[in-house]
Amino acid sequence: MKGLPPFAQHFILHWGEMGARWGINRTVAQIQALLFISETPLNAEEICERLGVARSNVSNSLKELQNWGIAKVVHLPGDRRDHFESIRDVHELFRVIAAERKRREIDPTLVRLRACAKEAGATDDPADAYAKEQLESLLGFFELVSEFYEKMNRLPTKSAVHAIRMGDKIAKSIVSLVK
Amino acid sequence: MKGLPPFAQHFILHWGEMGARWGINRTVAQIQALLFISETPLNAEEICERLGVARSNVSNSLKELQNWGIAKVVHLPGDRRDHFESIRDVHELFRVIAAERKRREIDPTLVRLRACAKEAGATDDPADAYAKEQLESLLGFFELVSEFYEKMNRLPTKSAVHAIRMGDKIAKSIVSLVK
DNA sequence: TCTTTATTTCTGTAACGACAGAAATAAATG
DNA sequence: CATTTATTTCTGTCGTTACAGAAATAAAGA
Repeated sequence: MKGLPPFAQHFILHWGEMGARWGINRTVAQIQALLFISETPLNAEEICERLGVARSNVSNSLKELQNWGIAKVVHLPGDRRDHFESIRDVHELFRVIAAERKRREIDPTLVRLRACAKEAGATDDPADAYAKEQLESLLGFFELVSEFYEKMNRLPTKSAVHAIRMGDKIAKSIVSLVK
Repeated sequence: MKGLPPFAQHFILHWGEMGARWGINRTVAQIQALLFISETPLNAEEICERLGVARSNVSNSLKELQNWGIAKVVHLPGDRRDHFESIRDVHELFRVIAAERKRREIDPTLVRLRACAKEAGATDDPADAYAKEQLESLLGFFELVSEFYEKMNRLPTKSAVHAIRMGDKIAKSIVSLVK
């Protein structure tokens, strides 16, 4: 890792580690971290030498980041090489990540659970009643999560942050309403 | 997969798949799914034959589920074998999962980001100003997420569900307040 | 204490993903 | 159109993880 201040190195390394736990390739996460804290867009070669990874690896990882919608190509005047930059706003970044994770993880599960619940509805063997019931509550939960996501996503960032900050007070008032 | 109705098989297989995307071992996820829809606790042998996996695999996976706090051992009268059951309530289940994921993924990142931000604070090279600033907003975001988690977690399930259901209306009123 | 039964740990194998380096392709400039 | 430069795709290697089967350990009952 050349030409990076220590704190940046530590950050990038940790981000790579955490990415791995999130099911995201270490190099992909490192590049994202690097671009995120980089004021100017970087070209592939620069990314290579700063992180000390192979050119091909960078190429594939950048493509992955673009698939996620996290990084994009920009061109600098008088330079024919592709340059890359990350989404710069933190909230926007996690909005995109959340959307993508929902699309990849929640949505397919919702589809499958609905199909399974339908299948389960057809059988009336009392031995399966419990399984059926559990499946349905699971489906209900995923519907709720999905609904929650949609609502939060429609909010402008500022309001969402406020909603979170005031969350406990709001929730408490709901508790008393429900009672 | 023996002795399971088709819908249960489909559910278990899908859950295993999704587990893999979440960084959870496929067998672990399958066992969890099986236990979740099983009315009675199952012993290791039963899990083996229903899922068609090796005994040792089941043993390790069950230990993993216990580490997560998702499954526990129970003993049936007149049977010395260990039997296992999953948390049965969906909301409780995801509360536990959320807590564990926070502990493994958010908390360490928070610690690291704080350390990096402190490190960054020490340097006053203007070349690093942008990186420093980005790091700080990232930290701010993780603080916010953590705070949100704490608040939601303190709510009883019923209130949390209500809060989500009414989320958009609440949010809209906040928006007008903020204006 | 010996035997049976339950459970865990160990060991080897197979499958998969990450990644470097090479080769191939595509784009740009003279 | 040839040459340089940028980028992607291909190929092989290395390391990791999942997992089955075997061996070892532990617990219970005869």
